[in-house]
Amino acid sequence: MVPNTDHDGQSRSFIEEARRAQIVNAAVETIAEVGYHRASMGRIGTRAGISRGLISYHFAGKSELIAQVVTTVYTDAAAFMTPMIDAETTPAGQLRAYVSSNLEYMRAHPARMIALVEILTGGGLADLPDADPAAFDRQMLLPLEQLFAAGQECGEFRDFDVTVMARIVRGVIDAVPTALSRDPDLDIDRYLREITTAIAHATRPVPSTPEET
Amino acid sequence: MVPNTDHDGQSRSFIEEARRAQIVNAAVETIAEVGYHRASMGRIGTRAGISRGLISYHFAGKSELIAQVVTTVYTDAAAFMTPMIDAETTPAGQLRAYVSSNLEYMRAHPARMIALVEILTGGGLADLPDADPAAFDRQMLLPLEQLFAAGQECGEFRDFDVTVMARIVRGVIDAVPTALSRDPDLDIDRYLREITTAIAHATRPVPSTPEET
Amino acid sequence: MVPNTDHDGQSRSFIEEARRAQIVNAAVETIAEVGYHRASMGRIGTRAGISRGLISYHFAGKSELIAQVVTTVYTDAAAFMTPMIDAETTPAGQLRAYVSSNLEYMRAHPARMIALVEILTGGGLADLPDADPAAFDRQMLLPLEQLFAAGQECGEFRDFDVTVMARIVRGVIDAVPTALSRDPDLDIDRYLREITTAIAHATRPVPSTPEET
Amino acid sequence: MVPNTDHDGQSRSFIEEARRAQIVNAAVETIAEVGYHRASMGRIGTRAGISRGLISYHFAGKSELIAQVVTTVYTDAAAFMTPMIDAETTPAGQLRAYVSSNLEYMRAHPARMIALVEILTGGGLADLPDADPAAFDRQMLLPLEQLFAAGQECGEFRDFDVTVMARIVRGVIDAVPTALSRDPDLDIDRYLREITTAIAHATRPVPSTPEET
DNA sequence: TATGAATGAGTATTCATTCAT
DNA sequence: GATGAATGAATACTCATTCAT
Repeated sequence: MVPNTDHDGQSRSFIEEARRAQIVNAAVETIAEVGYHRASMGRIGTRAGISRGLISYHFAGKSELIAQVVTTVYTDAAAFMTPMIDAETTPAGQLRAYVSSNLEYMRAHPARMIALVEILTGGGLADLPDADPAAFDRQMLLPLEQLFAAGQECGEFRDFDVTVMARIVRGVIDAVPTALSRDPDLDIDRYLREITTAIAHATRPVPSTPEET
Repeated sequence: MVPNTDHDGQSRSFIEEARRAQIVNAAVETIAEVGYHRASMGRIGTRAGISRGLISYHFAGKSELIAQVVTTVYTDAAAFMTPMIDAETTPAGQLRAYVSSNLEYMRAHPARMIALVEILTGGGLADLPDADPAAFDRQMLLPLEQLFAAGQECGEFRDFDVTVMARIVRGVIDAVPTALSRDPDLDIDRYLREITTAIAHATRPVPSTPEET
Repeated sequence: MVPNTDHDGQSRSFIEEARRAQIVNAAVETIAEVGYHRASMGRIGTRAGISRGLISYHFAGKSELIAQVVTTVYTDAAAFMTPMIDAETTPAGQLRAYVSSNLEYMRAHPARMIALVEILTGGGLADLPDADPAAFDRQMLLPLEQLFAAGQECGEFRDFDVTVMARIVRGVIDAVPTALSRDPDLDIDRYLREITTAIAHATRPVPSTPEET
Repeated sequence: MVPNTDHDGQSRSFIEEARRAQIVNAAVETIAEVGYHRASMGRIGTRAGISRGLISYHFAGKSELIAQVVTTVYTDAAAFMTPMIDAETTPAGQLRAYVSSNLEYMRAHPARMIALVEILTGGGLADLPDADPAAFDRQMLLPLEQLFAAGQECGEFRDFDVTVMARIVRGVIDAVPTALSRDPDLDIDRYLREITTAIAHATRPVPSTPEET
C-alpha cells in the first residue's frame, strides 16, 4: 500500500500531505464553529495560522478543499465503523453496531460530524461542481439497505421497505449533530441507548399479537 | 384574535400586511429553489416583482425577513396540524396524526418545508442575531414530549426518554425534505405509511416476550 | 428613433444612461492612460469618482463594460467618418476621406482610439467571452474591400488583392495611436498628408512606364 | 564577438546561459499562445518544465525576463534580416529585402513575432521600468529612415518624410502577426508579394504625369 | 409607499516574489 | 543550482443596506 497518492496517482511529498491535512482540519473546525457558508478561506487560513494564498497553493479552489473535507471525514468514519460492524455476525447485531459506531465516531469527532452535516445539508454540495447529490444519497443508503435485506431474508427484521428504513435510520443519526450543538448538556450515552433500542423495535419482526393499524 | 399586529403591538395596514406576505412567499420560493445562502435580497425581490429597496422598507433587515419566514411557516404548519392531532383521542392516535399531518403539510407545501429546513440546517438560524436555537429546539420538541408523557402514563407507549424520542421523531420527519429533493421519484404515500409504522413500533409497549438486549 | 434602448429593447432611464456613459468614458481614459490590463475596475471607478460597486451595478461585469467601450468608440467613429466618406463621389476620393476622417477622429479623441487599439491588440478581445475576433476582423475590413472593388471596377485603382490592401491600410492607420503615444511631438497634419499620399500612390493605376519587378 | 556576457560585463556560465535561453523560449511560446498578460511566471515555468522559483533565480524579475525576450527576438530577427538587406546594392532593393526578410522571419518563427508584438502592443513595455519606449521607437525606425534617405539621395525614392514612411512600413509589417492569428487561411506568400508591391508604389518617384492632390 | 442609485464590506482567486532547504 | 513552500497584494464580483427622489 503506497501512502500519499492523490487521485491522479501523483504522490505528494510528506510536508505537502501534512499541510493539506492541517488545512482540512482547520476547515473542519471552522465549518463546525461558524457554519458552512461563513467558513471563508480567510477564516480557515487564520485558524490554521497560515495565509490565504497558501490554501490556494495546496488546493485548486474552495471546491477541492470542501470535497477533500467530505472525503476525509466520510472515509475516516467508514474506517472506524466498518470493523465494528463486521465483528457482528447477525444483521440485527450489525445494525446495532452501525448505529452505535456511528454515534461513537460522532462523540469522538464532533467537529467532523458537524462539519459534514453542515456541508451536506447547508448548501455545500451545491457548491461542488461535479458532485452528484443523488449518487451520494445512494452511496449513503446502500450499506443499510443491504443490511436490512439480509436481515429480512433470515427473519431477523420484519417486512419493510429497505430504502425507506435506511432513510429513517440516517435521519435519526443525522439529527444527532444538530441536537448536540443545540443542547450541549445532552447525555450522549443515554441518547445512544435510546436510539439503538428504538431502531431495534422499529425493525424487529412483529410479535404474534396482530392488532396494529 | 387580533389581526395584523406586530410584536410591538403596532398594527399594520392591510396593504402593508399584503406586501409582507408577498415578500415572505417570494423568500420561501427562492430559498427552496436556490438554497438559503444563495437566496439574496435581490433574487427574492426579483421573484416578488419588486425592488430590493422595498424589502428593506418592509423588513428591518434580512434577519427579520428570515425570522418572519420561520414564524410564518411554523405557525401555518401548526395551524394545519393541530386540528388533526386534536381530533384524535388517544396519545398513539395523536402521534400518528402528528406524523401524518406533518408529512401531509410537506406534500401540500413542499417549498415551505424545504425553505424551513434550509434555514434551520443551512446556517440560517445563526444569521438571526436574537434567535435562541436552544429555545427553538425546546419549542419544537415540547408537543411531542407532552404527547409521549401522556401515552406512557396511560400505558400506550413503552418506557423511553421522551426528549430523545421526540428528537428521533423530528429527525425522521426533518429528513423527508432532503430525501424528496434528492430522489424526485420518491413515493411519498408509501414513505408516510412506512414512517408511521416504524414510529408506532418504536414507541408501543414491549410485548410479553422479553428477549431483548 | 427611440433613444436609450439597450440590446434587449429595454429602455434605460436618463440617469442610468448618463452613468453608463460616464463609466465608459472613465474606462476609455483609464485604458488609454495605463493600458488595458492595468485598467482595473477599481482604477476606473476612482477616475469616475464613484465606488467600485457602482460599476458592477451598471454593468454585468468587466466583459460588458469593455464590450460597451468597443461598441461606443466604434459606433462613434463610424458616425463621424461615414458622412465624410459619403460626401465623396469617387472611390479614390472616398479612400482619401476614409483615411483622413479616421485620423481626424483620432486627433479629436486620442484617448478613444488608444483605448480601442489597446483592447483590440492588448488581449482585451480574448477577455470578451462571446466576441468573435474573426468576425470583427471582417467587419473592419469590409468597407475598405468594397471601396477598393468599386475603384478597380472604374479604373481608379490598380489591380491588387482588395483584402490585403484593406489590411495594409488598417495597419497603417492602427499604428498611429502607438506612434502618437511614443512621440508626443508628432505633427499629425503632416502625418495625415504623408499617409494619404502614400496610400494614393500604392493604390492608383500603374502608369504606362512598365519597368517593375 | 565576446560570448555570454550580460550588461554588467559579468560572464555567465554555459549552463546558466542554456537555462536562460530555455526560459526565454518558454516565455516566447507561452506569450504567443495565451497572450502577454496571461503569461504568468507559473505558466512559463510549467512549459519550460521547471519550477517557478528557478525563473526568479535566473532572472531578477519578470521585467528582466520580458526585456530579455524582446532583446533576444529583436537581435535574432536583425541577425536574420541584415545579411539579406546588405546583399542588395540599391536602396529600393534593400527596402524590398527589408520587408521580405522580415516577413520571412515571421513565417519561420511565428511564435517569436507574435510574442514580440504582444509585448510591444499589449502593455508589456509599460511593465519594463527602465524601458524607454521613445528610444525603442527610434531604434526600430532608424534603419528604415537611413535607407529612405539614401534612396531619396540617389533618386530611387520620391520626396517623402522618411520618419513617417518608416512608421508606415512598420505599421504594415506589424499588422501581419495579428492578421495571421485572425485569419489562419491567409496566404502569406501572396500577402508578401502584395505588401512589397504596395510599398514599392508608395515610395518610388512620381512619374512625369503630374495630376495629383 | 416605492424605486433605483450608491456604498463598502466581504469572497475566491491569481500572481510575482522570497526564502529555507 | 534547483525546488517548492509561503506570503501578501491585487482583481472581479456579490450582496445587504442606505438614501434621495
